Amino acid sequence: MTKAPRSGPYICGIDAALDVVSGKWKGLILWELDEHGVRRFAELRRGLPGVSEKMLTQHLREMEADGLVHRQVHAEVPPRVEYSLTEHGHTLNTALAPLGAWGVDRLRRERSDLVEHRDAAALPRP
Amino acid sequence: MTKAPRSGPYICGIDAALDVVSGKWKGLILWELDEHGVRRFAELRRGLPGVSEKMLTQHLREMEADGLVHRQVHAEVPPRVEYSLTEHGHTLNTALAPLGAWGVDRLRRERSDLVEHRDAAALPRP
DNA sequence: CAGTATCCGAGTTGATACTG
DNA sequence: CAGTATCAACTCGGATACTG
Repeated sequence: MTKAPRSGPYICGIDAALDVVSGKWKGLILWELDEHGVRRFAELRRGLPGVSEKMLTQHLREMEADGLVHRQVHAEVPPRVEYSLTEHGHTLNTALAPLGAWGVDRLRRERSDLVEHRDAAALPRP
Repeated sequence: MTKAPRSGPYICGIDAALDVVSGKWKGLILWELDEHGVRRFAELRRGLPGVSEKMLTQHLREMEADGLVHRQVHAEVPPRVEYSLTEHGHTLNTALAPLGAWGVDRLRRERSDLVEHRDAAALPRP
């Protein structure tokens, strides 16, 4: 088994939306796929420094089940699997944009991680 | 102890933002405080059907530490404690609005919980 | 009223090894 | 390459009981 099907009913939309993006790497996966359009398993892995194969697979499966991600398997040797966002995944990403901006502000306020304070420059990745 | 201080650094804003709203009731707490302005402990409890005192306290403490919630203690008998959103909490809520709308759409698509299908009417709580 | 303190089971994440 | 399988930590959330 992979995911807890959520115990009770959703009380509001925020609730229902947070449920599908809660997971250590889901926000990043969404961002990565939105940025590049199509990504192979190994490419995603490289884009998410520190993720384990297990977690990446698990998150991708859940997001596929939630209708956010499309999984295209090419019957070749060596195997090739491509992941991309579905329409819903894309609209979710759009809805996530303001939150991303807020997060960047939060990071700026705390100037902790991400920027090592050497330069007020580049804060990539919305 | 209450919360894992997060292992690694944040990679993007989405990441940093999701970290502060991930928790079973945080989205609802934000919504409740934004809606009513100021709420006492027991009022919040009533507004979040099913929450335990422990989780409510824990989430409120974390959100206070994250600078989202202000906690005002009145030195009275019986004790009175009032919670409200800080400026950051309010902007976060605003940034969360599109996500809430997406969530409502998701619920409509699946017509699962929330609406029992008897009527296409009321879908309260953004 | 507004919490704290404990205990516990379930769920989530991580590390490692193996496969078609 | 793109995964599975397994085991072990670690967290999260819930239940219960008690306090200033």
